[in-house]
Amino acid sequence: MTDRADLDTVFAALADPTRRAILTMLLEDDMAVTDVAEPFEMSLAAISKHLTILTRAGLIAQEKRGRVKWCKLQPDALRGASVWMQGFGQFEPVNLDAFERFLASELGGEDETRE
Amino acid sequence: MTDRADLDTVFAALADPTRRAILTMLLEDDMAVTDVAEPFEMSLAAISKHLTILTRAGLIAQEKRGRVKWCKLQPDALRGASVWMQGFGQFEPVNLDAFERFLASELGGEDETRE
DNA sequence: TTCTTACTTAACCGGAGGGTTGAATGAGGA
DNA sequence: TCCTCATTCAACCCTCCGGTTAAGTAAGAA
Repeated sequence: MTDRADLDTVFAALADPTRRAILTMLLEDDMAVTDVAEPFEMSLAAISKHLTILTRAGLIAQEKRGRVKWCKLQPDALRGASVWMQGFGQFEPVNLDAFERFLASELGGEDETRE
Repeated sequence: MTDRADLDTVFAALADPTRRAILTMLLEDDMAVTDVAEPFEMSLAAISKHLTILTRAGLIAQEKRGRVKWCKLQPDALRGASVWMQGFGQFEPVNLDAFERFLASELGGEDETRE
């Protein structure tokens, strides 16, 4: 499932504010590399490296269509890390079951876009 | 509450397997620095550095009693990071206001909201 | 006081991380 | 074909990270 190396790479990927911002942007929609880079004050090459790190962590997937490479979120990759964190159950974590039910009600009730 | 720098330091702290192992050990009980170091094949100074990093991330607290410094878990520090991650459990655009309310209800009450 | 225990600090090392610029690749468009 | 756009690669820079050893500090024991 989720071994140590996975957790290393996922947590390391999340430890950078630029990469977290990229993930947040991708929550809205899939994006091309150039569009991902646009709001940042940094070179395209730097963004490309960040995207490579996110891809290696499994947090996003990149698919090339034509000459454009599309980036899309792979939120399942967060699950292993999340579960690890919830293992510190001495606090009351965000309850995954409740979260699932929340999502189900949200997705089922008002925005049935999930196929 | 949880700003970017916090998430940086928390995720970075979690990205090292030694530090995650230390946190796991501290789940069982509070420990002195020397005892934390005992199972690891590395110098006490290295462990001391790891503990400093965990402390700065807020993940543990260190209290000196006599000449012994006790380390104890501060699992609340994981909450901010956990909440951030839960935001990515969703594939499809979900009502963000409802998501906020969900988080508020989950985190707000001491009692579990899951029935 | 002196010795020992429990840590931390300092100096150092190799390697990885985040950034740069500039060249290279690869796919359309004219 | 030639040009442009989208993206990566390569080389380099500097800083931080994870480890080392050795010296320093602080507190209890003798």
